[in-house]
Amino acid sequence: MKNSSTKEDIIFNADQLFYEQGYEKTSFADIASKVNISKGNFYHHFKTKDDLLKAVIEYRLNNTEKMLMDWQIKGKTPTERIQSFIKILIRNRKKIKLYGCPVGTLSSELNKLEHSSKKEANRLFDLFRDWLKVQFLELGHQEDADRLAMHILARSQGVAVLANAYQDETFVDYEVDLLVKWVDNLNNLTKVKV
Amino acid sequence: MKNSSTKEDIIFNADQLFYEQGYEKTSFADIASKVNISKGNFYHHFKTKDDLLKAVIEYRLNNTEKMLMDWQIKGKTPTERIQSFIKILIRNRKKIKLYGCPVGTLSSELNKLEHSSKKEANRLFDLFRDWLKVQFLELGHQEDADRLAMHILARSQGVAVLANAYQDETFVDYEVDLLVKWVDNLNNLTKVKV
DNA sequence: CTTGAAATAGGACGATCATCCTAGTATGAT
DNA sequence: ATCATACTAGGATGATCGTCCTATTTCAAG
Repeated sequence: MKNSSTKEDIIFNADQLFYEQGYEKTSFADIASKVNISKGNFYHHFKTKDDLLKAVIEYRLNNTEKMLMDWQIKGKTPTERIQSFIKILIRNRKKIKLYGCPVGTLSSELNKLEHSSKKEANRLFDLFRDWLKVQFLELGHQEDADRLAMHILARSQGVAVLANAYQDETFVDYEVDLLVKWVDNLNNLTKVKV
Repeated sequence: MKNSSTKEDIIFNADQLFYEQGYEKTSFADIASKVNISKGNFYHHFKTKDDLLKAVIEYRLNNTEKMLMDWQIKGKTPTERIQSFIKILIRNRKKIKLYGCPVGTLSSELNKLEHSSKKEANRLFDLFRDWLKVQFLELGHQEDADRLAMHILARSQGVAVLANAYQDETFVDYEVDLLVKWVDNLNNLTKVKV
């Protein structure tokens, strides 16, 4: 076990291709040519294509966890942290325009395929959902925390779908503004109540 | 040209299968077995699979236009009509839970495939967008009409994506309530302003 | 230096798929 | 009744794909 970077290379490139082309459309030949390895080399690292998908999902889960922890540290208030989430839409604007949301599109595809890794892929949604829920709990929304988390998730997914469909980036900016205002308003209402 | 129902049967069943399984995953064998015709019979009615897709999209466009005209007639006020739109989420709850939104998921898939019929599929979005825009114009939102239409579209798409991911129907009800209130609020604000 | 396991390469295999081809059947117009 | 055309059937074809198999190379441990 000397050069483990081949396996990592495969995962890294498969991650990109799955996002850009979708899981099913991406063939082993596609990945092999991008990683510059032989097709046969694949099956030394991954038994099946499903195995590779699982590894890619795990890779995404790890990256997402790191990102959420980063936001948790850098954001001073729950409101600031929630806005970190909302603003991925801005930061990833161009990729979202081209390929949609990586979480949402993978979930949709695996659902139509009735793929066995559907549940694993949904854990990506769970990470965001649970993290957002924590923020809303801290803001004092005991009962509504999960619903508010789902609301923000849904709004973000909708923006991604339409930005992708219409290849429109400015639309993203406008909707992000609305979402930020929604969060601010929610926060102000809470302060008044308390 | 006696029995044109075969062609219609193909379109009808392909429409369903494309929705349930996605375009690419649906094979001619799938459709043939569902329509109960031979594989060879296909190519008498449709030259290629892409041709069939175009026919299915046109079929959906026609159905959508009829539905919108129906809403236009039955809804007495623009607000009522907008609510007709929002409530498809409720009416198609179970299918959305299982397969997502037929418009959004097709758009996403064709985008990843870089399929030539991508634009035609997006005309489905346009139908809703333009129709909603008209309603908002009638409500007096001259400048914001298109943005408001896009906002509602995005919210609906987001609900569909998450309802599908989490196989959750009650979530749909909750978000539809929010959307209906949003429209009511928008209407009240307008009345106050005028 | 030897050796055994890991890594890599590339061809073979079987399944699936969209598409094409050929042949038979039904039917409507003349 | 004839004939051209529409319709239907089902096998052939070539490409692609995931997977498997075998052979070769690399390399670290003894």
